[in-house]
Amino acid sequence: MGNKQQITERIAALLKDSKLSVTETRTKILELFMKSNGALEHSDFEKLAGKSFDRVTVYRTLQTFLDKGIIHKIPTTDTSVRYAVCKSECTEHHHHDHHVHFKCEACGHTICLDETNIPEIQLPKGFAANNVEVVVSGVCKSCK
Amino acid sequence: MGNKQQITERIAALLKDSKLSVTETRTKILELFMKSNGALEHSDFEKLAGKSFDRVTVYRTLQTFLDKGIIHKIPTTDTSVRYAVCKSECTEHHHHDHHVHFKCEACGHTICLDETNIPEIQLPKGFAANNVEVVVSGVCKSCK
DNA sequence: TAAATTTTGCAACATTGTTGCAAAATTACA
DNA sequence: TGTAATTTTGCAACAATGTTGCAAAATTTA
Ligand SMILES: [Zn+2]
Ligand SMILES: [Zn+2]
Ligand SMILES: [Zn+2]
Ligand SMILES: [Zn+2]
Repeated sequence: MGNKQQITERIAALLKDSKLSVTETRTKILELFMKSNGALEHSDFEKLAGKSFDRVTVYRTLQTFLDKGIIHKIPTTDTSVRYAVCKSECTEHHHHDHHVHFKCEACGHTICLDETNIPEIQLPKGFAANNVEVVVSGVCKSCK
Repeated sequence: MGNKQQITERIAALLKDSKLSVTETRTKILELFMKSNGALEHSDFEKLAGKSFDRVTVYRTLQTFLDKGIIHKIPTTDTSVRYAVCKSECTEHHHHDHHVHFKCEACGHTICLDETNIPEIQLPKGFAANNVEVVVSGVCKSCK
């Protein structure tokens, strides 16, 4: 796990690798991602952090993290957008997000199944695939 | 294809089958779905219909159609929710929407690939799947 | 440390989604 | 067909979510 100090240092290194200034907001938001062990949405940040962030800053921070390949979005059928941290192999220009996402209908959490690969999809003639998103819903390990 | 009159009759029958009143708004919205041959989002209805609908009515109509199994939602990574008409086998209590969705990065359209089946996903131990959503993005037949 | 650059917070605004309620339309039935 | 019961619609008012410009604050550069 590592103590608070070590986590803060790891986050600072991650930000510097992406050529981003190391700020309090960015550090806190990344801490929340690491603690949560799952996907987060905008409202989570306001709740979790005790309204210490400005809403605008959260929007801009998440957009920056997306641009830099630090986090990725997870598709949903509701209005809320969900985000999760990418694995270390991801960079601004190359993503390794070919994993399945799982949404638990019991606890409501969405997680990345990093070990579960996306299968090949046989599309009709004339269609060219660039990216495949898979979201499975059901009951998770903890809620079973 | 069938002429305007026939389409209106088919829509009326569809609504009656679902035990819904046949109203002008519902008929127009279903016409838009049939014409569009793809997924639509809220803003499309206001544009397409020349602002003849009240926004609230559109929200309520789409929710009703969802409840009755006339349309289904398609997951996205942006805020907009997309809807498409279900095939005839779908009912209020049983859906046959196990098909892949395709979003074209060129023309922006999202369509149902009714003939493309969802593959089995091998989940980690302890996870139970209930529903699997697949959204492929790339270049469609028309844009190729 | 001082200057240059980047990030943040605020205000103001735009868009999207929700609720209650009375008027209008549709349906059920004599 | 005409009338009553039921359902749907439109409006107003509101809540939630997302965006932009700009000056102050923080971070980085050197
Ligand atoms: Zn769960
Ligand atoms: Zn993920
Ligand atoms: Zn296309
Ligand atoms: Zn579909």
